[in-house]
Order: sequence, then structure tokens, then C-alpha cells
Amino acid sequence: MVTIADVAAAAGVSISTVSYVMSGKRTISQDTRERVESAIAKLEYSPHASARSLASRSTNVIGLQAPLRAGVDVHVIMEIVAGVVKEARDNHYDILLLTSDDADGLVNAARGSRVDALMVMDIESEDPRIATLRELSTPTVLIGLPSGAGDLICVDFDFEAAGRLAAERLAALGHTRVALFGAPAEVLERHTSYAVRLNRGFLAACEELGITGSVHACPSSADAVDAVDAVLDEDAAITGILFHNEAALPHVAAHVRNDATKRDVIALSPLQLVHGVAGLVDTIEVPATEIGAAAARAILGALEGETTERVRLLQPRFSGASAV
Amino acid sequence: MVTIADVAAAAGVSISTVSYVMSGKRTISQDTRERVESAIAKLEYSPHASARSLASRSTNVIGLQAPLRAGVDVHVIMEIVAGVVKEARDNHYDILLLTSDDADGLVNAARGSRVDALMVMDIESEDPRIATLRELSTPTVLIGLPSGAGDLICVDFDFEAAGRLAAERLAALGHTRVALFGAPAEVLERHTSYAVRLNRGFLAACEELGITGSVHACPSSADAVDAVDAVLDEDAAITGILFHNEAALPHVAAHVRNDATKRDVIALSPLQLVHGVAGLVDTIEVPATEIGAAAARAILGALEGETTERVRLLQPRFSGASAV
DNA sequence: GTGAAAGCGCTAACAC
DNA sequence: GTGTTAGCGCTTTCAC
Repeated sequence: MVTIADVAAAAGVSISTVSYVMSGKRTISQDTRERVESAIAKLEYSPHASARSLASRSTNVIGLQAPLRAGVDVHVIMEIVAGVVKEARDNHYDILLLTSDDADGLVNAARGSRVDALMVMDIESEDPRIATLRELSTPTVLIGLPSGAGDLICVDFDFEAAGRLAAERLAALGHTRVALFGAPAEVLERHTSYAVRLNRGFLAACEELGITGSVHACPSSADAVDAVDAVLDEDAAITGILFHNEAALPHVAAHVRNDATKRDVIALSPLQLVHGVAGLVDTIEVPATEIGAAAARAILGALEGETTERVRLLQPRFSGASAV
Repeated sequence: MVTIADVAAAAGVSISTVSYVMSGKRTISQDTRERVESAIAKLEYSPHASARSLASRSTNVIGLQAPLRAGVDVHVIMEIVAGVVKEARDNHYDILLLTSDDADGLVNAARGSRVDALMVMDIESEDPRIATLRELSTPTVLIGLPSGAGDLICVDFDFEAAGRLAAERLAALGHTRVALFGAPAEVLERHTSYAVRLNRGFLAACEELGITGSVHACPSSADAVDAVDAVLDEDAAITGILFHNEAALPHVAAHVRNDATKRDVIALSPLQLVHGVAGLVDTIEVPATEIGAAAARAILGALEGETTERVRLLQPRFSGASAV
């Protein structure tokens, strides 16, 4: 293993000089800098991460608690994580995947100085982790928007606005009886933040618009077809649909295409997943990668001591992607 | 921040005693142990991870390079990662998500002592990372089976055997013209390990069985329907199908169900994803979680100095899940 | 513009 | 069964 002492010896300088060349916290003569840098390159030196964080009291690692729970759409999760990872990498931060779903995992990572900051996904409206996080002093960003977040930073897509937007569009298309098919039952039962907000926005807008709206859980499998049919059979007056379940969409879309009745379906989904899906009036994009990137930027900003907005919600818009 | 010295003072012992209580590497009197443990609990002490790894020369972190590349099925990836994470957590290891797709990311993590071991996914048959990994001296496990792995540990599902198994089943069902619809074109073009092996097993078995087999790329979107139709239109004699594209399956299955022609379709997929999908003769399970867990066990074993088998391939079998 | 040296919080000899 | 202490490889004062 090559250490800073090896580099210093090879360059004929002291170890502190090597350190300062790397950090740029001191002015170094052109000559010295070049000798040190070529020694680093020649020896393939890479500083020992633990030694560095012990001395500098910072790890350049962000702890990420990503959901491996039932019901959440893995594709969306992965896109968000990809956004986080890319933004973190570009700023020389690594991501530590926390291997526990509860508050303990977060506390341990923070207490053991494993991470500089925490990022928590799959937030519920009344999330039990929040109380713990608030008294942790470790900078934290939630991807979601729970109640009682205190001054924890929150970043997410504005699902409430998306619900309103969809309702308005359906109303404008002339529908007076509309339905939202959304997350599977287990996600709703947990009061997952995004589902709660989507429902709220959709129903509130329906009421304001004077149309009848309803929300329904939707399984994330082929069973979705039967679930949707059951609802539509019972209330055939439903002609406008907002569909927010990425995994179920392919099943249902293929079904709808073969359906005689003429209904308007709006999808709420990352664009990539609706590609080629037939029978949609339009799509509201869930900008998953951008959510992750925004969350990462927020936490990096906080680590730099920036005081930014505490809540950042990405605004919805129609993509115009009305397939086939 | 509470340190080991605080605990030692509170318990009235030396810091080494505290350390030994935690590691169990020394016999401690019942009395002392209790005093130390209650001091730890009372102070909510958690050892500084970097200090520990600097002194112990091990991080208890496994670096994971997971693919964020085009074409790979995120659902399968996530399940594998979940398997890795669970197994790692149960053995007190954390997972560092490497934020770069290339060999450099691996080298940096290893050189900087950020990780004790590396796990690499999305392996290509002739993977450019392998040469680098082989001379790295950091224990490494590949999820895949490339050529020239040297003594790098390889863990994966036996896709070649799965291809054979499916061909045999289709032949037994009386089909003489069979097709494999598999990964999207970009995955095949990279010569991704699993796709190459699946194709090889399928075609080899067909030849041995004296039936005609062909393999076809399949887009992972709704476009899959058209792609499949194009092939079947051109060669209507194809009556047996092996389908290995989780994202496309819902689209195609719904389509097949409405298809007049009677074809037998075998799916190769995690069981969860075929739930409720109609029209399948049978399913060969891709045990994604188990792949991840096996990979984790392999790397943990290697870190303990165990000498296990260098290649471990999980064997395929039919699940009997012939839906609807 | 550069060096020397005191820690950072822990582990693991080495003592008794 | 327990304590003392020399590092682990860095960052960052302090000194010149």
C-alpha cells in the first residue's frame, strides 16, 4: 500500500506539502506541485479514505436508505437512485446503501460517522423515522413530503399538483366522472407520502371543478386488469382515468386498447415506461432522475452550509406524449 | 461525539478493555463486561467507523458496481441487490454503491481502502474490467460468467442450463420450430454474459434435439409486441417460445392471450413478475434474490479466508407456475 | 513557500 | 483478566 509518506519521499518534500498539493489549501510553487503530482501518478497513490476521514472529520459519503419494501415501483426507485448517484459522483461523494429499513440504520450510520449526510426515500405521511432524524444533527434530505418534517429538507415531485393537473385536463375533455387508479393497497395503507398527496390533489380538484372523482388502489401485476375492470363494471359512467402505477400500466394499456368503450386515460409515469404504450390521451412525466439529482444537490448544498429552500417540489407538466 | 475513552472512563476501565468487550477477542470478567456494556448503552456509544478501519485495516464495506446501463431489467437488478444487501447486513457489512461504470471506479475504491471487497454486476463475455480486477488483490466476485475470469469468483444463475431446459420442454411438447425472445438489442451487442449463455444453451439443445431454434432480440417496451409479431409473421411455423424479457412480458403476454394461434410460451423470469400473466405453459424462475445472496455469501466467505468453489451457478427448474 | 509534529479514535501487540 | 502504548495514514495547526 502506498502512503502519503511514500509520495513525499519520492517527491523530496514533506508529507504536509503533499497533503496541501492535493487539497489546494495552500499556495504551492509550480515546481513543487509538479514534482508531487508526478510522484502521485507514478506511484498510483490514492489516499486512504478512512485515514482521511478520521483526520478531517468528514467522509464524503452520503447514506441512502432506499426502499426494498413491497409495492413501490422499482423502476422509479432505480431512476431516482441513478440521479442521486450521478450527482453525488460529480461532486466526489460516494453513496452508502443503508441495509436497514428503520430509524436504527440511520442512527447507526450517523453515530458511527459512516456518513456526512443522510438521504431517506419512501417517506410516509406520518413517518416514524422523522422524529429520530430531527434530533440527529446530521444533515438530512427526505425524498417525500411528510407532516412534521421540522427543518429536514424535503425534495420530491409535486404529486398533489400532478393530481390537480390531471383532473383539470380530464374535466376539460368533457368528463364528469373520473377515477384515479394508483398505488397498490399496501402502499396506500402505509400512507406513503406521494400516494396521499396525489389522491388529495386529484380529489380536491375534482370537487372544485364540480366533477365526480374517485381513487382506487391498483395491484402492480397482471391482476391490475381485473381490478380496473371491476371498478369500471360497477360504475360504467367513469370515462376519464388517471393511471399511476408503472408496473400495471403495460397490462392495463394492452387491455384498454382492446376495449370497445372509449375512455380517456392519462398516465403518470416516467416517460421511458410509457414508450409504445397505446391508448393514452397524454402523459404527465414523473421526472425520476431529476428528483434524485435535486435531492443530491440539496444535500450537497446543505453540506456546504448553503441555506436553501427547505422544501423543493418539482412541478408537473404534460409531456404531450399521447401514444398511438 | 462520544468516544471509546468516554466509555472507558464511565465504566472505570481502560480503553483496550472496552475495545475487547466489543470485539470479544479477549476473555472479560462478567462484572467488567456488564459495566462496559451498560456504559456503552447509556452513552449511546457507536465506534467511529473510520478510526476503526484505519486501525484494523478493514472497512466492513463491500463495493458494489450495479449497472445503470440501458437494457438491463431494473426489477431483476433490484432483486439481486436486495439479496446482496440482506446477506451483507446479516454479516455486518455495508454496501458502497460505486458511482462509476468502469474499471476506474473499482480501482479507486480498492486503492483508497474504501472497501474490503468488490462485487461487479452486468458482466460481459469479454469484459474490459476483468483484466484490471485480476491484478487488484482485492477479493472480487462477479455476478456473471465471463471468459478469462482467472481466479475471480463468479456467481450467477445457470442461464445456459435454463436455455437447454426450455428447449427440451418445448421439444417434449411436440414443437419442432422454436424461438427465444430475449434481451433487447443493446444488451446483446454488449455480449452481456447472461444473454450469451442463454442463447448458447438454447441453440445447442435445439440442435441436439433435432429441432429448429432461433433467437431474437426483443425491445423492453411496448414495442416488443410488434417485434414478436414481425418474427412470427415471417415464420408462422414457430409454435414454441421461450420468453426472457421481464419488462416486455406484460405487453406480449396480453397480446398472446388475444391471439388465435395456439402457441406454447415458457417464461424465464422472477416468479413475482409473472404473477397473473396469462397464457404461459410454464415458468423457469430466475432466482434473483438468491443470486445476490449467493454472491454475498461467496465474497464474505472469501474475506474469511475460506476456499470455496470458484464458480457457482444456481440451477434452473420449472416452477410449475403455468398461469391461467 | 515549506516542514515538524500534534492529534483524529481506534486496534492489537506487549506488558503484568 | 486488565492496562499501557505504539501505531494506522491522514489533516492541520504552529513555526520558520
